[in-house]
Amino acid sequence: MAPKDQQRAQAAQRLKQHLLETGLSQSSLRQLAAAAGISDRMLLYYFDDKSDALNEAFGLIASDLMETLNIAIPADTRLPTRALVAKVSGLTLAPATKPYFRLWTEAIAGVVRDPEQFETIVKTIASGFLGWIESRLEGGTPASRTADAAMILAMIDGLALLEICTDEATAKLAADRLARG
Amino acid sequence: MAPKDQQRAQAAQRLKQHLLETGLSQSSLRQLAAAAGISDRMLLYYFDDKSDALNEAFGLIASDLMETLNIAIPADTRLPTRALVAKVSGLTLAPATKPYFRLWTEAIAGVVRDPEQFETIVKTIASGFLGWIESRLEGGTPASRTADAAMILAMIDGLALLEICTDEATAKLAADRLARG
DNA sequence: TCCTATTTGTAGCGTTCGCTTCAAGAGGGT
DNA sequence: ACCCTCTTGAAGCGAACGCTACAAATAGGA
Repeated sequence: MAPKDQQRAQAAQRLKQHLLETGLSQSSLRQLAAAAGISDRMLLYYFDDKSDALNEAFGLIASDLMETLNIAIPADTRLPTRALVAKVSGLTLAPATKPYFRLWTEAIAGVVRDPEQFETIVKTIASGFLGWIESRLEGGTPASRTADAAMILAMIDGLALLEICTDEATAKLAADRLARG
Repeated sequence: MAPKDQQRAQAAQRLKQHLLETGLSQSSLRQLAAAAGISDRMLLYYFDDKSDALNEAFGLIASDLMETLNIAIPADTRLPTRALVAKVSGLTLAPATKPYFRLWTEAIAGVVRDPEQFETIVKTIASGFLGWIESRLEGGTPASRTADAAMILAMIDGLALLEICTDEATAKLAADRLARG
């Protein structure tokens, strides 16, 4: 059993890389298998079905991103709303994290297109984000922190979308403007 | 020629309705044709190809939305940034306009998945939005209004995404928080 | 009336999709 | 040696994809 699980884990890692590089555009079974360096037959041997494989990969992606966020803003940090906005809006457009947010927006649109595939994973990751943001906020009441966290997540997502539908410069403009408060 | 153009226009109207109701999930040639009440063969008679049909429908959708925005905030209105944020963030979640913004987010994600199909139309609509927002802003320098417009578009898009990846209540929370400044 | 061009239906092309079937290795326990 | 489970490849299933070939209708001008 161990070798199978190990191969599964390795395949998932490669799928993660593939998704970050190409988004959801090259994610047919055969394309995913090729990206993982195995045959489609083996992909379905390691995973129940395509959905299982994608879920596993998205799980890895979410933990990766969380880890990055935790390094940028450690668990014991508490920032006022405006300062947190400034920090995370910078992360949204940073080269290292941009692929994550780009894929994130694709996944959210996936909820509309194919809820069965994306709804669970997206809502899970979103509530993780919200909790994380809330935990880094200082001051205010618990309710106001919840509202602030929702607002900040909207800002992050909005910046990621803006960068796709306009260009990097415009997104940068918006990010700076948000950071200024 | 007139009858053909007329049929084409009617088909485009029905495609618009269909896209607003179902998003991009039911947009194969055959599904689009069924939604327009014609055969796929006729759809390709009225339009060059699937892409042509979608472009036409998205054009109608964009004008519709612009018209709605113009009614909500007429051309001679000038608002300070914060007031404009409050107005448009309300529109994003209003039942009448929500389908438009939902489809808008799907189209933006479409740029990543299939640039050939979506990039042109999305960038065109986005720059229309930016110009519209900028034209309703009062005060500041032209450059500051450009930055404010980019920020506001990011907020709108972010709210639309937030409503998909969490729930209506959370999005409402974020919208109110944004409106409060 | 005939001829030609436009409009429409039927059928199907070649491809890709997710997934399955079948059977042949490979390896270990008895 | 035997068998039994795990692993892997080759082939292909039925469905859906965008799109096209062909031919029957229909209509308008000469």
